[in-house]
Amino acid sequence: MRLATWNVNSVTARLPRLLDWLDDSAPDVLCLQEIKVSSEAFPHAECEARGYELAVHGEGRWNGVAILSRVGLAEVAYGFDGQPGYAPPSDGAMFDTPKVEARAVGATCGPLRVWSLYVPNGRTVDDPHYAYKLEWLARYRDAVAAELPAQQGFAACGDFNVAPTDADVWDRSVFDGSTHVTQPERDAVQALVDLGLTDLPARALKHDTPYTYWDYRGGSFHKNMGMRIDLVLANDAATKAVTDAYVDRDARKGTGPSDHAPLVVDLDL
DNA sequence: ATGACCGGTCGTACCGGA
Repeated sequence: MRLATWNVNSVTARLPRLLDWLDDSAPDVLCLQEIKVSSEAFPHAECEARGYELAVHGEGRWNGVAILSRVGLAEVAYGFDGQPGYAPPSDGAMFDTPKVEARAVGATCGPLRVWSLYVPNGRTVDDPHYAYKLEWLARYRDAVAAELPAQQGFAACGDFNVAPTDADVWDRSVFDGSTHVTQPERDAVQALVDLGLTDLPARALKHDTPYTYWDYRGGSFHKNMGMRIDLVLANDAATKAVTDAYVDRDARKGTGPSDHAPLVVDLDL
């Protein structure tokens, strides 16, 4: 089974490249993030024509996640139990009514319980979005703790917006005072790992740095100024079945790429 | 090639992205 996760930064803008990538890479299960369309506006027909069943959790202009599977799709969960919402501060009030955003979708795909996750960015450490990010990760950890014992294979996939170690950014000093590298964020990911999950190591197709994201600006990709923030966290059953894992840098090249590359994991389940 | 962002929106300027 080929499992992959890819933040496509708008499924609409990325559609030709997404379809080419499906044809070329032939994932059995693909987790998408930042689809940036409503569930209705997702390109269902084009994906179904390639043999995929879809679990789409979109909300419109921001966020949005999906799972495409050609090995079965059951027990779809749109969001997780206890998933916190977010509302930006407004005049005269700390928060409006929080809105639960389309950042998590789960499905059982054949032998594997799969989650496609788009963890909140956090923006800056003094922004309410940062507290939201930490709360979101803590509540997701609780949701995983509740369902994990009942699963055979399990994989939490997606854009975690956290670089787990200093080696996961091209220059740690650039990130002083920034989100994505703070200890609370790393602790929140570690708390997931501590449930018995493995942050699957990937080989890159070039360089020794399996980064998954490069900023569009400043020629970051060509300078390999990247970050490893897209992860697959797998339980022991899935981890033991891994035969290969790589970052498909080719998908970041050329005209009109996402700023993220897919992380691909082959499993013999 | 020695320089380099992109997507969405009804504010075609600005926010969000990381």
